[in-house]
Amino acid sequence: MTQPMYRQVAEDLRRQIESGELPAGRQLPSQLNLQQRYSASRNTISDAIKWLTSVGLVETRPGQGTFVIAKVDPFVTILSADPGTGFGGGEGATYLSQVGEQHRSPSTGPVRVEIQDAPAEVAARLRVPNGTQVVVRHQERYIDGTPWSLQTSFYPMKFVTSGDADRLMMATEITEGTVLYLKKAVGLQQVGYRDWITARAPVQNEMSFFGLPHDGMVYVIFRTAFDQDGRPMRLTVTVFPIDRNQFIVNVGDVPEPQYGAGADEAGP
Amino acid sequence: MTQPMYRQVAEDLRRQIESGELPAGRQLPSQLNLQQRYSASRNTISDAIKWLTSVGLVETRPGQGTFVIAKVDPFVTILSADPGTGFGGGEGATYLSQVGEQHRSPSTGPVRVEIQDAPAEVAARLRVPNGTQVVVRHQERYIDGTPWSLQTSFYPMKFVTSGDADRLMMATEITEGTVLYLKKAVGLQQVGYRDWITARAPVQNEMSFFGLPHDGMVYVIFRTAFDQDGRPMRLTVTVFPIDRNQFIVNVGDVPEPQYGAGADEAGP
DNA sequence: GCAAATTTGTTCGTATGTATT
DNA sequence: CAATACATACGAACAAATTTG
Repeated sequence: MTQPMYRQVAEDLRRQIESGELPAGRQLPSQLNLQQRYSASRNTISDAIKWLTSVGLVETRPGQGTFVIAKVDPFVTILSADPGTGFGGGEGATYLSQVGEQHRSPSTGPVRVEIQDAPAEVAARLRVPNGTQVVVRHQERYIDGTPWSLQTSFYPMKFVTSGDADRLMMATEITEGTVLYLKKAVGLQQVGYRDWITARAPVQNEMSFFGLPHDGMVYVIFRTAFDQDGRPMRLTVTVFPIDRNQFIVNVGDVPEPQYGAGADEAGP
Repeated sequence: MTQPMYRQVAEDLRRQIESGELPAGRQLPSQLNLQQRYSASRNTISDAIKWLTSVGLVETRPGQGTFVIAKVDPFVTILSADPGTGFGGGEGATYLSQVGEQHRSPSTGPVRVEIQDAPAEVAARLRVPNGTQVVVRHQERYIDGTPWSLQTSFYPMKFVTSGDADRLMMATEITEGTVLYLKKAVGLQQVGYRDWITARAPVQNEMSFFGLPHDGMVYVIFRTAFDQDGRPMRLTVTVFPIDRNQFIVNVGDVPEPQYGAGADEAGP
């Protein structure tokens, strides 16, 4: 069960990284150097480094070298919320206050608004007929300047056409949050939501926005919000890079988390 | 911005897979065959296939060939629960009934019990001093015969030494669930829990148990359960392969999901 | 059970291209 | 522009796993 040479080299480098011999951010010796040190061809060294890249331990920059990855401090989003308010983690106003609690500085890109025929998956989750028109609101979100999430919300078009929720279609932020706005504008109250947590490989635009390698992964969270009649009133799809995000769900009576201090709040 | 050859080959194969020309389960032409078809060296073909493997589209079996991956029907775990009962998704009895609802057939491996000094991370989450002894209960879980999750629960040792919860230390299943058992045995009531959702690369034993490739990923969910005094009474760490698991969190008033039928229950 | 054929995995040498300093 | 460092590509050879005859 002798390992191939490239794996042996990779495991040796891995050991050095995990033991701290090669600290985060440190540049690895060049491939030419490693070639001599391990008495292997440069191709084999390159394979070893490819393997380390695929497990997320190092990052190579053409023309510069290979560097040990510095793990970013993960950002934690609370998905559950006080059912009374109907607000949830990662939404509008809540997003900003949560980020503030963790001593991070949030910012958002401009809102992009489109009118579309609902794709099959969106229509199914909103429980509207296939091809129904929906208002789509996109937004990019950053924390401490780092791209953090891509959010897309879908609202049935009838809120705009048959009601007074005109601001849904304007490409400006709704600072009080769309949950509150829809309640005031058309009397729709969000009484609950379901989050569906999945993960997959990123698509092209996600890779470039988040700066992910082709073998990175993203969480995709589908939040279906329900109104007082138990009907879906909104679908929000948020994409988070897996390497810098974690989630919390509180159920029942749970003591208050204390960010950065509480004993059970330490990241894994 | 012309792509390298191995990527062009990979993209062409990807197109064939995504268009259905190469359906799930179908064997790709052999590397020798593709080498001629694309007029490239076998090394380059091999690189293209490595890339497709890393994005999870194909799987190669040495000596046999390369096959288009058949996506498994994901299993969905509900993390939130009725706060009144204190039960949550994926726990003991609840796990079995949830799986039943999805027309899947669950099974579990034998329980393994150990007494350990709590590792730093466990001690922090249980809010006990470092090195405190804990009872550790491991279990492997399957659905339809496929390895589905690895669960490890940590209980403070004092439940056994100062109370009457002897069955915690026996390597047999506690069929009514440990939540109920602890309530009856030592009067500890679980009033809530916090789930901390993270993801990472699998370690060796996870890779072999789940049959994951080296660049696969797993969810790791840390569930800290709290008693009536707001103190942690249990930490359960569950590892799920990302490719066959999804999670749901319900908050507030949410209509009942109807597995396999409801419109908003369609997987992404 | 064994041998041959098929298929993927690993490794080397070598050459050339591209990005960065 | 030159030097350095990684990326891609080819050809060749042998190894390992599996199926087939």
